[in-house]
Amino acid sequence: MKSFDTIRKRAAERKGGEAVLRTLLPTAADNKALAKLSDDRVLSTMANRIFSAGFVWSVIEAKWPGFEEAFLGFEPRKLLFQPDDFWGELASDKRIVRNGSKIKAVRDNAAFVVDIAKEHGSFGKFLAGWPAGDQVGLLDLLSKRGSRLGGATGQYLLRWLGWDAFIVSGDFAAALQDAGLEIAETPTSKRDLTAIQKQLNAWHAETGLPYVHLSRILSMSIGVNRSAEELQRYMGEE
DNA sequence: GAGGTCCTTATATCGTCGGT
DNA sequence: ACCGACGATATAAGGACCTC
Repeated sequence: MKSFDTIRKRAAERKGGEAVLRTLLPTAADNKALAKLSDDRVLSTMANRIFSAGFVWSVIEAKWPGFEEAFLGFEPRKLLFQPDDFWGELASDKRIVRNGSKIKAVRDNAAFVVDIAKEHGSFGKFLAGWPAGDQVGLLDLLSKRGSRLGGATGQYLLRWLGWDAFIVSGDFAAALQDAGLEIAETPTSKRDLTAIQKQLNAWHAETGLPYVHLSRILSMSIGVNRSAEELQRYMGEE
């Protein structure tokens, strides 16, 4: 298994040096800010990621103010008070993308957010308290208790919310393979995800870097050499 | 070894936009 | 007016692994 230092050096070389590399790293996660996140912003981000999944992201982005209006600012408790008619009408509401199963996922996730908030004070507090070394366990919970929050959507969600998340992109997986980890080209199996988590935990201990940085450096060390603008897209920052 | 559960893999699907 | 691209999930079907 390669040391992380080797991988970082290769990433820096590709990007034009260590100084440039530093400017390309996402802002490190801040658990204090995360703990203050309100439940409506969490649900909004969930909905944003769910509706973006499978669509050109710019379409969702352009319509987003309409989504906020139609879904009452994503205030979960307010949404849960709405009768079936409210949800039925959304199915033909032109302010949003009229995808029945995704609309239903928002309703289900409103209940999910409220449940977690009951258990932990707020969804943000719950996330802030979950150990960064067990993202796989957190993703599993999101997938099982939430709706349509498995796989890559779950990873993006965590990153967008400001949790210290890695994202298993193609380049990320390729870099791990290159480093000697035996995983699939597009790793989704429990076995592969567990192996990835274990390796990242080791590198985290070795370097002291947050997982967002480990993740980004791995992706930048291999594959297409993307521009800063392209990388911005995976920051979860508009 | 039957029956069940968990995991993996393949396939269908969703709405909008831009191009024929 | 219709088709393909977009990205990831749900679902079904097939396999592997347990449990009794």
